[in-house]
Amino acid sequence: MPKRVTIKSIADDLGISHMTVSRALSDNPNVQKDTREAVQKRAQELGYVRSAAARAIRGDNSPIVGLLVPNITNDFYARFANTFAEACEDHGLQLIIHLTKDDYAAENEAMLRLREIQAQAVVTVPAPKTDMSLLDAGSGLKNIQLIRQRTDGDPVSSVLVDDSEAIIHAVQHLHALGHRHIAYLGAPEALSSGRQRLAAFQQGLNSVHLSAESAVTLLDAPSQQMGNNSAHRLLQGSDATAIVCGGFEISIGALKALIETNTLNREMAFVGYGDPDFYSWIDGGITTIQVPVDELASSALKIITDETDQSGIEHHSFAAKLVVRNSKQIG
Amino acid sequence: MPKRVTIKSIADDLGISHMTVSRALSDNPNVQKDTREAVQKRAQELGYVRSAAARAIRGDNSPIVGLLVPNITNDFYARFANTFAEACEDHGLQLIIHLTKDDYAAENEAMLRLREIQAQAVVTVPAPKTDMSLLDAGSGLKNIQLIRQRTDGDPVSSVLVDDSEAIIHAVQHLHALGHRHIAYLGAPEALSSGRQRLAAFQQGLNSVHLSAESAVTLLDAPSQQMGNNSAHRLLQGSDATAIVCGGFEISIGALKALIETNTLNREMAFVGYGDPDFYSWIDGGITTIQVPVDELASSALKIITDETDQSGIEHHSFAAKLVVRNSKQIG
DNA sequence: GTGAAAGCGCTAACAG
DNA sequence: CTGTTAGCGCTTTCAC
Repeated sequence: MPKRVTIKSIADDLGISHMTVSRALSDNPNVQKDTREAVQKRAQELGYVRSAAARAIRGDNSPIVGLLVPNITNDFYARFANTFAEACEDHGLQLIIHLTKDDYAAENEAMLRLREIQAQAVVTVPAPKTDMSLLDAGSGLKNIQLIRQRTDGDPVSSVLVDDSEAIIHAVQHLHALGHRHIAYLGAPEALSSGRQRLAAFQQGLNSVHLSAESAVTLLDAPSQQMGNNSAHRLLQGSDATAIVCGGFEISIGALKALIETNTLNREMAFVGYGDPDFYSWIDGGITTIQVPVDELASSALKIITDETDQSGIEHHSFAAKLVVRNSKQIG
Repeated sequence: MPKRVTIKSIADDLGISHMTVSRALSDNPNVQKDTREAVQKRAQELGYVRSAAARAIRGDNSPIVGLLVPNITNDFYARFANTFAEACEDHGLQLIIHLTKDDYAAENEAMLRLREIQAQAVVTVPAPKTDMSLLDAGSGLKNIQLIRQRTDGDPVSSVLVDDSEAIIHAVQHLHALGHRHIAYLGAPEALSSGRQRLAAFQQGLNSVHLSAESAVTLLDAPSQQMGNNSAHRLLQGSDATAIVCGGFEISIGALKALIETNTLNREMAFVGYGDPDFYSWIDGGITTIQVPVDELASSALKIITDETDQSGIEHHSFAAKLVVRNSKQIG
């Protein structure tokens, strides 16, 4: 194996001091023009690549940021990751993605690895069930929580989604179309987001004077399977004529059920959650609660690149919005 | 800012040598049990994190692998990235994702950054239009080309898809259903994959004794837009009754056009390319050319973790397969 | 202008 | 069992 090309090896090659090489390569003016150019040329030829490690060890912080998400097949995470990655490229940041599978141990492990390589910042979707988080203590690692917020441990910055208004609008929208028995599919109240969304749903019902009894709420660990099962159950034994979804996966699963049974917007009106491309071209367009992915991504990056010291903890929240599309059936 | 906790600072704190700390932390048996435990405890308390840079600088190679893809919203890339990332996690590898937007300059830049941090390997979807690639010269960086293959520069490993058979099958399938005027949407012949797929399509026509004149082939830079436009054109002025797609984006765009115009499997039979989840539950299921994403990902990782020296160049190819689903209309 | 020395955090190779 | 030394590649500081 051809040994590494270093400033020293270049210096030897050229019969000069490694310092001159260093200066030449960093365009330091204190080098004779000829020397500088000779060095740069030779470095190029030899395939020199400066060592990030050697620079990092001296404190020159490496431009690495981490992204910890459960997975990247979920449309929301994929979109976020994509936008965020683009933004990182633009700022010359290297993005390391770790998949946590919503597992706390995996999350911690990933966080540790990021600290080892002196990452500048990390954007995390914190795993739901969690006891503590000691990791962020006094490290240079700027921590930014995405979507979910873990309240234990040191306070950290957060970028959140506020979907309450959108959910309320969804209910009002369905009510306006004549629906009187509206179902809600969402996460259990144990999850903070689940609790909030359910509350918004109920607030929506209130706002149009529908009783809680008129509605059906199915709550369970959010997954496509859950959404699918729930939708099927509603189709079979309930008087619900419309569904509001309180989660990405749930929405996909429920939509799938309606499409497969050809009941979408026939027996069952539907308001999805999230906005995969194909929502807009299925059945004339699926009405949905749209999460502002791009804003979340650029907000997260802004926090990272913010010059305010690492001590500056910021909180940002972006409103989801109801996007009304085609074919919301009446009653 | 609290200065970094190092083995030396721990050593000072404990009044021992930094080597003892080093040994204790790496579970070296040559340390008194008491000492070891005391050190580990103190390190924990102080929030010690070992420096990857310091290790990297000594040659202990850092477990980082890169993935260079145009984007991550494309279903194929997203799936690949996800599977690949999972595999990386399993092997304790850190995955750095760079988005190249199919831009050669961006690709080179990303490659450079990976070399700077002494990444072990990189999986790349090479940008199409490209002159040269000098970067991989004698660096410890194992290079693996994904899907596309760039022939210039040093030879590198590759993980490719062979979709010829599947495309031929697609034509035969449509022919068996009675279609006599089949359209093909694909990339221009300038791209190697475009050329190959088109050839396969024509071979398919041959195999069922359809003349080249009976078919329509629309070739252009692959994009959703292109697929969409092409499909619309076919619907308006052609005698084609079926479409075969030769690309992911094209497939999405064309499918969108058919769904929006409600002509899918009515006026126009359809064979897509790639297999996003929703293909299987739209209109009873979209028949499609399925690319074995997971196999590609694990194959790529296998090459990386392969113990055969970095000199070992491997080439792997995986067959795409035609997945016949519902509702392929006859004539 | 150029070079020599020191040191970042860590571990292999020697002393003790 | 423990400590000392040296050196990885680089830049900052101080000579010449």
